[in-house]
Amino acid sequence: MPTPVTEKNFAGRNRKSQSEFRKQQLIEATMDCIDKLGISQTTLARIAARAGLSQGNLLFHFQTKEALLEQTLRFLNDEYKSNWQDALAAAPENPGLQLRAMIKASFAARICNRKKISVWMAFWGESRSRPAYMRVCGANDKAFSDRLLALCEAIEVQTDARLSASTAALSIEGMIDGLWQNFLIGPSGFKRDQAIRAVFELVDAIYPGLTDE
Amino acid sequence: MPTPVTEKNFAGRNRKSQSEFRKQQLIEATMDCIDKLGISQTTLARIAARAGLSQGNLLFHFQTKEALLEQTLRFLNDEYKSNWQDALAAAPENPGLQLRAMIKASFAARICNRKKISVWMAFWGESRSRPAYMRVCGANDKAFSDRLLALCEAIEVQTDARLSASTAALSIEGMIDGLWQNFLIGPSGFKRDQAIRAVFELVDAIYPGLTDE
DNA sequence: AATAACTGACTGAATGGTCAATGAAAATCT
DNA sequence: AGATTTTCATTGACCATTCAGTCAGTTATT
Repeated sequence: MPTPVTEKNFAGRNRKSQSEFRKQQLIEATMDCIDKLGISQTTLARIAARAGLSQGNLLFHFQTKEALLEQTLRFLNDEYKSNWQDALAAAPENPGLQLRAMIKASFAARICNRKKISVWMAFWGESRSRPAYMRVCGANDKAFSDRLLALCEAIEVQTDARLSASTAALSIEGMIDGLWQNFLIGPSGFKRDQAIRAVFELVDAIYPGLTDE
Repeated sequence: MPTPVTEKNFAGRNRKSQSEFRKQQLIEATMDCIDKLGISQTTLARIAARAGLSQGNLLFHFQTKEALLEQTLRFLNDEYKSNWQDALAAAPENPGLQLRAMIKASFAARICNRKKISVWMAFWGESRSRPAYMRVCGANDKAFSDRLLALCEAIEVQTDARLSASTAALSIEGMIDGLWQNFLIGPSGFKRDQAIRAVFELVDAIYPGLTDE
């Protein structure tokens, strides 16, 4: 369903914010296409059609197709990053609670839904052969992993742990990713709160005394 | 590096096995292309060039590009499936040892290496928009999960568990997948035996009495 | 008046797929 | 066993379509 370009969209907008609006609109259309057609079938013509704009206009806002795809990935990335970082900033200064905050944030509806995961995985699938993608994806993923590991290490010195921090972090992150994939299959899979509870269960098993503090 | 087509390749081959040889050769070339270029840049011309055959010949053995990609995925799938199923069949009738056998098999060099994982992820990335891929990938993945879950349930009744069988299975499988992704990054990441040991650590934490039996 | 936003027609290259022609192996027939 | 016909494997030229990107010209904003 193409977003109709009505005059309303531009009410009270100057040219700068109008340009931003268009870019966002095109990024949204790109995600729709990737979700429904896959990256290999996502063409400029189709993206433009879905956005309700001409292909020429698309290339006015993004100089090349690659640039558009890269910006789309960057948008996804920023959204993902700010999501867990904000959650972490809002959590109290307690590693156990912060760990839980990160896990909970991972399943926020804004980032953890079928469409977004679908697009995310499409980029991952292409990242090996596109260094630019790899850099964006990889850096983000690493920041998340590092933070998770740091929290596990902090928890380890406070309470007794049944797993080394590195293994704990790997298993928690792996379980999150696995559950994410589950959302791809459809509504028959996990629900968000179910998923969170399941990962919490793992955390409790690794750090038995954590909840009682 | 295209596989040169020398007469030697066909020494002692009849037409049927020659055809099989060609198909395998083309599937191999397809995986090379997907690994190095990504699915979206993988074209018939490039696959044929890498195999050292004409594009016409490629389409003689596989009627369409889609058919070739599907067969490539099917090959990967069969290899993966037989790998863990054979390992399971060779293991003794003990759920704990069988679980370990499955984990160990997951990291076998034949299936767990940078190229194969790269191709595998490329297909996953496209699977949402291609029901045919999804069916192949999904069915395989489900068989593996189901078996893992069944083993966890069997272990649960034998020894005490710190996690429900379903959560245990999810965390183990997730950790395996997460470590797989690690191999994509390159030689700086995990080594195979390191990865196996890490997952075993998780198993020991979930089922503390398992090793002593 | 100047500049930004936008359109639609256009282009050259690339892509998936077809086809007639050719050489080689297999089956069939003397 | 040798000759002949049929089938298979293979090529390279060819085709229609699609693709990303260009451009001259139009409309709206500043």
